[in-house]
Amino acid sequence: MTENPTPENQPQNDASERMDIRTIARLANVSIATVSRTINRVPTVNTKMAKRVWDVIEKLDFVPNTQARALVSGRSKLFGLLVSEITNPFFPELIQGFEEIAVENGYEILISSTNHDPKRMSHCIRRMLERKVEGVAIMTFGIEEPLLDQLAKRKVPLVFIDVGPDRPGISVLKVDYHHGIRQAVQHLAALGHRKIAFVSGPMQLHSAQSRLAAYTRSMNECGIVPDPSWIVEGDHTLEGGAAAMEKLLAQENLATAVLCSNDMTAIGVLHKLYRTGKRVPDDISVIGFDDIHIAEVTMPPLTTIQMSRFEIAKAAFDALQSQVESPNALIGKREFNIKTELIVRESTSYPRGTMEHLRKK
Amino acid sequence: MTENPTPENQPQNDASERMDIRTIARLANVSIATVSRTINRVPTVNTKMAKRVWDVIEKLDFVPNTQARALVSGRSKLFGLLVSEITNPFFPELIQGFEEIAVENGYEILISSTNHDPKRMSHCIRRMLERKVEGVAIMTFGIEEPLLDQLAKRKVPLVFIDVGPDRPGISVLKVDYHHGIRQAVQHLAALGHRKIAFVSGPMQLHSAQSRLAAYTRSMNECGIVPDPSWIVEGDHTLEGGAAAMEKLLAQENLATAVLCSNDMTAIGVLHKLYRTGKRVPDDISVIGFDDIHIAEVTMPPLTTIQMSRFEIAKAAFDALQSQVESPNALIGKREFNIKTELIVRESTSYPRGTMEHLRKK
DNA sequence: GCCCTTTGGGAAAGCGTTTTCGTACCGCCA
DNA sequence: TGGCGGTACGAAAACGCTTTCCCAAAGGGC
Repeated sequence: MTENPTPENQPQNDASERMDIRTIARLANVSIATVSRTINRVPTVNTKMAKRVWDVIEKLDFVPNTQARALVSGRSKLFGLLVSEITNPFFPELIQGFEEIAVENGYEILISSTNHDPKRMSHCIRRMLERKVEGVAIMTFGIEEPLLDQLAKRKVPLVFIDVGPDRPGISVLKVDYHHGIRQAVQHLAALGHRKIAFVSGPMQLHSAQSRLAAYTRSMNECGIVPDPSWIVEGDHTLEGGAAAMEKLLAQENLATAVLCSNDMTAIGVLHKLYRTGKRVPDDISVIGFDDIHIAEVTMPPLTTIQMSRFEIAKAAFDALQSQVESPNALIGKREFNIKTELIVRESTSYPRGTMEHLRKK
Repeated sequence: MTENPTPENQPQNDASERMDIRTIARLANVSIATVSRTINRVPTVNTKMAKRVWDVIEKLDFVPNTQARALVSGRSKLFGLLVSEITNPFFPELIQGFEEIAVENGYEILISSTNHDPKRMSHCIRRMLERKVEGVAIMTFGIEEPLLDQLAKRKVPLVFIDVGPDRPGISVLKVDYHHGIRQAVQHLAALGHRKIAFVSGPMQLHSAQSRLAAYTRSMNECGIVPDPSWIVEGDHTLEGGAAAMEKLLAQENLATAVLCSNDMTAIGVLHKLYRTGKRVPDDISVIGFDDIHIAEVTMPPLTTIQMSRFEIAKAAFDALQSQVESPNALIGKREFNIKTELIVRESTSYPRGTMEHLRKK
């Protein structure tokens, strides 16, 4: 009887040992079922009991194991969030909104940045599937068909921004590009511009095509036939914007304004213009798309088309949540429509040489 | 005998039903242990058997359940990553690096942005604990003591950037602020500046204090006694930078150069200067800190002090991984030292009115 | 006072894996 | 041929929790 390490006569738990609801149950002198019920706030447990349980939980600083919980309940309370490029400020702003809403609703999120690499995207999705996400929001402006099929097969609720197939279990957030872009073109036209260039995103992306289409349509609505040389492909990056502007500058029929597919592109354009000694908006007007935070402090502050990150995040989350939590697919079938709106700052003005331009001086 | 839904006589599995290694085992005519071993590439399994198992797995497109795996193995393969503000471009760049390394090593990461709110931070940590993260990288430039104790108690490996207690199980990435800041001050002094202002971060942050100390020390090394009015507190945001510059502009003893605690601040400063008609670097020189991507395309491009995000991400991950994977704490005790380095661009020049300034013209 | 209903709580069966332990089988040497 | 070591596989016990099922006790109506 020198040493007797049987668990029975060892009430002195020094915060060591492993901690689970069984331990709590023992210390509170209740069954593990009661502990579980208490933690999950099942109303049938007696207040007295509940207090006893909570006291022990707090004293031991017990944290339940989500994995075990997920395993048995079949609910991981995890959503995946896939973005194109986390270093593009548009996405962190979106992520922030999504995370906030998710946490409020008891979900955790797994974030991955695909960097436009389909293989990488495929890996991300695979990893998310392994973690048993209950749904994934794909905010990547482009996805390949086979991947999509693979996902659809698993019946994981999905939400896409802008593009995606119209199947049950899949929601698509439609973005009304045309509204904002028409406003931008009209704004430019009202200032007297006719030669309005467009720097697109990577053309394999559906969103890039939509934005280009909106530009073309808006130009036509203003009675302008765009010169093909005004349309140049960018890649949504700073560098791509600068390169695009360089091409534009080499054209004979030089545009007096340039509309960009996103703000990073616009900032690249602004920079190239600065480098070549052109003044914005005096020599040339520039409009961006997204309205990322730093667009307010470019020089000059950027006129841009806003697309609310928070609205997108909210819609995406709602779509996912309703698919997960309501068995009847009807509720999940809501149409989500994201609006876009022109924000006029100081990168747009009258084209050089027009009367308005002279009058302004 | 009209309907007989007993599971026994239903060998026709149509990809419906639930899928687990048991199903795989049945279909491949092996035990579940063998399936598990095959998936985990345990070398003792016969090639023949392995192929049989893999064939079934591929045919059914089976994905193992990480939660169950984690539950029994005790390894969640999850790290937490806590950042101050995901909308500050410094962090997405860091996150990207961290994610990449983590994924390469079979880990997943849970990202949270605290937005400088201690309560929020506490919640984030709690959630991470519930998910049973194996370690957390705290890149928040500031943490409260009680929280830290709570964490330390759980024996979750931790890595801090810049500041944190020196305890076993906790690594701290030391940043050599002084090197870069001294270079910056010397660069300015060599150009002829003496009145060098400093816009700090929020002073409750240890990192802000360190940077300020490095500034003061560097000034002294250059034989300059900083005027207290040159030192103003910012908050690491665009708006904070602009506000700080406004204060600076109101001083009698106007500085000819301003050194900022991060790039967002510097961009705010640049913008305020632009708004008040001052020219950079002709009227005043500006230096940032971080070298975020857009610092290359500000107008003018920002001279700044680089702190490698990738290096930080790598060091943080390594610290965590070695703590988790090597039982002997010695390996985890490595010192991590992050270097800083001045990058000279175009936001710095001779102070107005000096001979060099005139000569340049 | 008896029976039926309601309420609160316990026992135990999983959830999908890993892993330990045990066993069957094969080949080798004596 | 008998014994032995080693290898490849299977059975079953966890992992920490939820949830169903069931039972005991209390309450209420006649």
